[in-house]
Amino acid sequence: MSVTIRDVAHASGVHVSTVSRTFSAPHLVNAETRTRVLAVAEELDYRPNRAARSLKTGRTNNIGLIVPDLANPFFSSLIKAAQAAARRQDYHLFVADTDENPSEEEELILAFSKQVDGIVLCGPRLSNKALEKLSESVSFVLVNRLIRGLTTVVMDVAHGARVAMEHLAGLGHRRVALVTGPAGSWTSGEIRRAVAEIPGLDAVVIGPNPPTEEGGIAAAARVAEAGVTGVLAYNDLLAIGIIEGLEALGVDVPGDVSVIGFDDSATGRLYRPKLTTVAMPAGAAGRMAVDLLIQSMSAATVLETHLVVRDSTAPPKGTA
Amino acid sequence: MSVTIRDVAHASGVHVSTVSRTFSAPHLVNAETRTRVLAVAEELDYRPNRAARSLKTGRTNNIGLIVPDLANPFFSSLIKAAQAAARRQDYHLFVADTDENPSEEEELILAFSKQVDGIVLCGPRLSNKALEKLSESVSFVLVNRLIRGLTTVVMDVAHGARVAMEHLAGLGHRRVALVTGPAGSWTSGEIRRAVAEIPGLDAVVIGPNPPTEEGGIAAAARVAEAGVTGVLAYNDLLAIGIIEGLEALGVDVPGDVSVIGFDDSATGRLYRPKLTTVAMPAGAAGRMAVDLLIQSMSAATVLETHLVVRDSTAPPKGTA
DNA sequence: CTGAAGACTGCAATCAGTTGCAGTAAACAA
DNA sequence: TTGTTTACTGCAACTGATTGCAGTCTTCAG
Repeated sequence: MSVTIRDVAHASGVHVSTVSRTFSAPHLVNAETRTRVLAVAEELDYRPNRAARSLKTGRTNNIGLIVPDLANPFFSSLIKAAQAAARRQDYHLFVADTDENPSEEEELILAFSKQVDGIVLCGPRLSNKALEKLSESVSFVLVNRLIRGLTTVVMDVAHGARVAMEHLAGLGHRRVALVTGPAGSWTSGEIRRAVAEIPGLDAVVIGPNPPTEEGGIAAAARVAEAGVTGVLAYNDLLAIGIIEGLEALGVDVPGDVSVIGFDDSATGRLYRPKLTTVAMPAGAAGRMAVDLLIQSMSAATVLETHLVVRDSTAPPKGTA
Repeated sequence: MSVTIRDVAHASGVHVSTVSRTFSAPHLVNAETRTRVLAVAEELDYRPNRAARSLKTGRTNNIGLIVPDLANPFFSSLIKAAQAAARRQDYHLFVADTDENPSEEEELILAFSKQVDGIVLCGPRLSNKALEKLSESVSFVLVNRLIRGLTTVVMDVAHGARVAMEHLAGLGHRRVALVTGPAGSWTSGEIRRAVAEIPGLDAVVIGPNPPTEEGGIAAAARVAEAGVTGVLAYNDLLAIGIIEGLEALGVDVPGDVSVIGFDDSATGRLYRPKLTTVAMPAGAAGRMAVDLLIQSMSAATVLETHLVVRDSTAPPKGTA
């Protein structure tokens, strides 16, 4: 039905191996022959069958990308950049989300493993041990999770958290809440650790929470009860949910309580009050992860974060 | 290196064809043999090589999904649902975005075509002719584009546009702007056509526009000049951009001008003022498209839309 | 007791490319 | 003139699974 290498070989009077070589190792075939074969291939509209190729070579030119939540705008930007990077190098990108579920994550890795050259794992929730085990059968790049010996791209969230806290302290806040993300999240742990080390700031930890708007709304009551004037949330969605929930309780943001998010997503940038947030280089991370995978380099890359101050933070009341 | 059907066959004392059948046609093999083979396969951690399978069968169990913009939240929900639907049936999903570029769209279709069993094309910008041509070599499901003879899932945007306009009319608005989307967009055309048929409402068309926040900001000036009290925008992002732009010009929403979007995205739902918008069933569309593709049914499916009234619309000034 | 049907199972060709090896011809060196 | 190198090109085995066909063994009817 579809045109194969054999059809092209026949139509151009050469052996199949020559046709194969004009595509996969052009320098090995005579220039004249090559142009003839290419012309015939073009005319017959020949396209190599990737299944056959990868059967023989063991390489697929496919990459898998697994994220906790496809609908989270942070991951959308990451995916967009990753896809563009993959495409530039003639790779195709599978995507899947785990719904924050570690066992689904493992399932997906196993399902992908025979069909890709590598997997970009974003914010994996599996244990170190499980990941190390799995990395024996398929190559990984981890995004926002640091494990010795595995290739990683991480964002410096600890730095971001410190700067965010300094911003709050600078405004005069003394007692703040840290609203953490999902239990298995490495970044959430990093932020928590970084905040714990900051002197002179009284930080209460509220979490774990699902990293969604709903999670934020649910956490708002506990924030209100905690007697804090500032909040650092695990991500923008959670921050927005907290603001929604707080305002429903009659607490004004930033009048009564200041709120800072993480991500610098479009949703947060457009929200009112415009969200003060720690910018995370999602696109750069997606691009780098794919490039590292394709070059099959192993490296630990750290990407910088920075604070974007907008309208959801202000001095605490009575500081006038 | 990796364990094949042959290893399993050898270890369980049967021929490879029997192992093959225990996986792809279990009813053809003796129950006892089957359990033994499955046990051995499990123990050796055997996983079928999809490349080999698809080489022989011609089916890949992969689906391609092409959207204009991966970062647009409307498509994020669609992708999430599509991925879940695919996964339920042991299919994997490739994604790619065209950046609103028709020629890139064609490139992607061609690149995918040898590697998938079908492609879900969301809001394609290619011409009918080009799409019909391409549909000869790979099967499609079109989302939000109606072409005779091709399988489609469309949302009833015309109905949504009418209801939105009635809402504005009901509030007392008489002169409104229709801010359209990209030039090649079928839905944008549908909305425009539907609005043109509404009697007693003076509608000026502003467009085409890139369907992004930036596009909306850019269009805001023309909206302000048009002397309208109401706006219907092609999507939520555009609507939000318009509001941003309008407010920068000192025009209050909804005080001076009411704005309605399309999509009911999270971004719009969370925005302040909370966006009045036409809800589009993105998830349902993604799910249906994938299901239609896998069942390889051809059908034209219409999904309902409805208006969600929030805070970005109000009576025009002077109606008190 | 024979024949036929049914239930498995094995054999081997096949899918569409890739690649190590060998063969050929021309170019070049001695 | 002969030997050697270089540049292609062809041959055929190989990748891992699928599947039509044929063979074996029971089982059961007549």
